[in-house]
Amino acid sequence: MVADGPEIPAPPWRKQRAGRRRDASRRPLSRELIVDTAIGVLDAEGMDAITMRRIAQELGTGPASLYAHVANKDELLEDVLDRIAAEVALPEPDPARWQEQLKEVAREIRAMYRRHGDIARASLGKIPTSPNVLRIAECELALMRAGGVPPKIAGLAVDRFAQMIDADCIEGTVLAGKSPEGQDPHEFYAAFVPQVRAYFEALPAERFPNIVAMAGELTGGDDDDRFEFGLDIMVRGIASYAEGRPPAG
Amino acid sequence: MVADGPEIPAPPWRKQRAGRRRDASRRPLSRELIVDTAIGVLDAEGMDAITMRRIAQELGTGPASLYAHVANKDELLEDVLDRIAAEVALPEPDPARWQEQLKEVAREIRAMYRRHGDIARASLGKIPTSPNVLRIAECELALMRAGGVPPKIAGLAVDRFAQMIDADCIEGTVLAGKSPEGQDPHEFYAAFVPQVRAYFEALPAERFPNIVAMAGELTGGDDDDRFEFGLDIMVRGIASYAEGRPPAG
DNA sequence: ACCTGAACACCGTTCAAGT
DNA sequence: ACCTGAACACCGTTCAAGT
Repeated sequence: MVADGPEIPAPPWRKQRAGRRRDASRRPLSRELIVDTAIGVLDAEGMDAITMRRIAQELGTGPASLYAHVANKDELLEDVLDRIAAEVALPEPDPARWQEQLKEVAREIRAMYRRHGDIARASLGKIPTSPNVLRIAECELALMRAGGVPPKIAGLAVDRFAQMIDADCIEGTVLAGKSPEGQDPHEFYAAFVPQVRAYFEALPAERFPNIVAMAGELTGGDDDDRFEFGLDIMVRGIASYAEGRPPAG
Repeated sequence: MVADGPEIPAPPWRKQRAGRRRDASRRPLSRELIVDTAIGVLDAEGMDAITMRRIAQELGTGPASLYAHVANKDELLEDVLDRIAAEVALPEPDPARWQEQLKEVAREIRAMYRRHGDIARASLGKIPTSPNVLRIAECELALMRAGGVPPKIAGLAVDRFAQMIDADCIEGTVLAGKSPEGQDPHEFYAAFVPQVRAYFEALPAERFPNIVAMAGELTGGDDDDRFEFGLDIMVRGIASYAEGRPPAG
């Protein structure tokens, strides 16, 4: 803390350097602080609001200053991902419940992504190398090994599993991102689905017999239902390779 | 065709309007032509090169001119997706082979995306409503219904299926996008994987026993292997719900 | 060593004005 | 009706210069 008396205005002829001189009482710039700020912006306004310029502004400086601490935006996003990955609670493996436990982990990750804007977009396709993300992969591998899933299958499955969760969370934000300014995305979505259903039902039945007949099923579930279904068929598929147990049914 | 003699230069004092007057001999602007041009740019340089400005430039005009024919960039991308979706060859359903046929369709879609840059990014999360995309969904539904998959399951599966293919294709381009200027992305990737493997192997074994032990499996398959595996467990999961047949094994 | 202003080379979209 | 120039409000990143 610095003792600060009432501020004396700078002489007006000493032109003001755009007024964005960093307040000396603030924490000095650091990678930590930049990541903190990015997460703050992310939580409040979503991933599109994470720009180098915006974060710099939040810190009372210009975008160029950030580059002394992070190589580029990609690296910053990686740090953000690692930091929030630490929030994911992981179970102690119980071989009898490995399939349910695997689903629990997936739900935890999804909930974490949902708390933090749409940052999943920055995860898809990245090879995990940061500690907190690896910690999650380690747990998934342990669960599958406990369940008798062969190493080769488990190795592939952990990749596909992460991809599925990323994709689901991205998908969840695409439509939300289209909802008009200020309107609740959930409401917007709820109002949109019946229109899609009506559209499917009105399609020419000769060309699209199944879509017309199954318009209800195609537009039925909400996003949680779809996620659970995807999780379910994936875990069933993985379980069908587990040694010494019948395929889940 | 217009008869065109040798061009007479405009008087230099009649200042040149930036020299980008549209050549009158070209096809007039239209939604068709804009989509054509976008696909050309996409195929040659990838999705990041699809910008309103770039397409306009390709057509010898300014970006504002495009807005007379497409509402915005999103709508343009939707048109691009519909156009290329027409390239996907679809099988006649054979109930005995429905699982393999479903996989074939997935492979066709993936091959189509790979021919066209990384446009899959524009598909993830979008509800399909355009005819050529619906045509694919219709076929998938027909295959699953032929295989005895209950309507509710098939309705959810068609959504998850598309999501998985989109995600796989996006993933495939993320790493490629990181390969340094000019270098072959495939080579770059091939050189990168052993480094990741070495990194996994060098991790502290107390904290990451499974990652260390399975470093080989985790970095083993190429992108085709991973895609086929994801397809396999997904179809197995779907098949486990088919009526009147045992889960695939 | 750390930070900064200014610039570079871009974006999507709007809008008044032209033909 | 169709097209355009110019502008608006942005991007990520670099670099010479300051402290």
